[in-house]
Amino acid sequence: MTDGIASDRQDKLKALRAEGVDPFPARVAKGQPIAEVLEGFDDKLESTVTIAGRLSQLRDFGKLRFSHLSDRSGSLQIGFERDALQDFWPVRKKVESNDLISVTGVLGHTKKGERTLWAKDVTLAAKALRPAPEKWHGLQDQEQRYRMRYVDLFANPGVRETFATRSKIVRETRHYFDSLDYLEVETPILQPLFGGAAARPFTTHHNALDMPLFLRIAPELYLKRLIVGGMERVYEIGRVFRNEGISTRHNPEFTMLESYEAFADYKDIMNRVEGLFQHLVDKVLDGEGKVTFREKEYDLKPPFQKARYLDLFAEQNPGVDWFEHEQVIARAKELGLKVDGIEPAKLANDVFEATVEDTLIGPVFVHDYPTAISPLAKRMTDDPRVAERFELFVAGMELGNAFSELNDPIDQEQRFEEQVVDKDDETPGEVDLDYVTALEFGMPPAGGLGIGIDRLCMLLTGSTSIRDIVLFPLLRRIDPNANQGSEPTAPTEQPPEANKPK
RNA sequence: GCCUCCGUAGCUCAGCUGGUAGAGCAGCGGAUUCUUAAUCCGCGGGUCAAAGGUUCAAGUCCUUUCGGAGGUACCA
Repeated sequence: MTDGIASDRQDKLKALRAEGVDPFPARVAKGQPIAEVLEGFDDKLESTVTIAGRLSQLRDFGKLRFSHLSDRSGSLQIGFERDALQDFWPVRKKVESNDLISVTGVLGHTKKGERTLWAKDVTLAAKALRPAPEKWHGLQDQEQRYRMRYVDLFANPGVRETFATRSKIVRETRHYFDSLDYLEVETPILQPLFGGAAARPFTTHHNALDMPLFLRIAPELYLKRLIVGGMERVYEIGRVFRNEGISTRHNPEFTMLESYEAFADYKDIMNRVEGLFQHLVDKVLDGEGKVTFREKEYDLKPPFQKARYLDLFAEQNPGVDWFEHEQVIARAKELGLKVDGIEPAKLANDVFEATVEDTLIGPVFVHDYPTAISPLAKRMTDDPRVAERFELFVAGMELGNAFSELNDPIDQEQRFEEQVVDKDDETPGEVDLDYVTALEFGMPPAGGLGIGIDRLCMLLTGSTSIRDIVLFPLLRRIDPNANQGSEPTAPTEQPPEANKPK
């Protein structure tokens, strides 16, 4: 297992070289996509075409052998006949399953009627030194699938399709916002202060400026600076980084969509979200809004249900007032939640999450959140304890978060300062005063939205784990020095202190 | 972080209350001009994740470590 390179394949490689065959030529005839060849196949019989791709298992009959060749678009059977392949025939056994080849041949059928490219000329495009996984079961081992996604992609049917769907979701999301005259922008990933969400950041350091930097946990505060600047409608789809736990719904780096629209409020943004879902249902799900996720069916076709946060809280916690700390504490204890050292608002929200979130089958907009847990959202005029904010839930999973953006710089600075006062690992050590300055120049009333693209893709592809829609999910590094010594060995290098929040 | 489960051939897996390592596929040699999970005959392939322990004897039991999965916690 140390190696994995099959010696018989290396022998074949050497033998090919000895016979003057380049096992890794710079280029071969690539021909046309297989799907194109298959289209109107019967009208093209006897014509000569070239295709290129990966060879699957060979079925050998002495003077005749069959195999399928696959490319990104499809697969087609290749027929290798001794009498048609003078040059290739003698080296045929050194070209085997998993190798990449280019084949020129004549289209036809077998006696059994299978569409077949009868090979006239075969060129090795790249020798595979490792064998393919088991032909019937493919690669089953989850760890190997994630560590060696390159194998998973070609060996397991459906994986490429899932990622093609992901690509389409992102593309159609862009189309949707583009069609509304939004500008796609790019804001800093390396940030001197982090904000726009509550999460522990990854930290790094810039050498030339001798300055600590954070990988962004959200692009929010930069995007809203653009609204101040008059860009009025902007969105960004990009990676954000949160130094938190890993689960079926969490990867340390994930893709977030954020959009901001001047002169819109959270109700307008609700309409945008429904518009986006309608667009995705039409373009990605072919108009069929029903998806199956974790064995349950959901209808993603808008309109979606709506429910007030405090109403939901009251339903599940009768007699408990969200704003009455003593009542919340009693309820939290009843639920077995951690109570000590937890902020009142945070605790009340913990109770909400413990009692309500699982009931949110959805899709449902939960709206009008307490201001205390919404530091960037505008207060409601009739009740300042509540903010104009909603979250979209599907399958108990938070998919999106939106609000009427707080544009009062004085209120904003106060709320930032409250965060800094109860400073923990998840809040910056200082207020982003430049953001407050930006607001002081005047930000139009605006509606903003954040959507977790990965979770959206999970839902639309029916993937139970975020790792199934992230091409290369983060896994622990395999330490080549581990397990070597007779006693447990400490890692030779300690992780940099900078990554440990103090 | 905690709990549960998993790690045996390149891959997919079996291996009972402890008795000395198995199958299929892949590979190698042979037969085969119609297969498509081809078939038939023969062959090779293992640090049972690692280290330590109990035992006459460990893939199997115990401890620790490494890696993974699921759950849980953290993630306003």
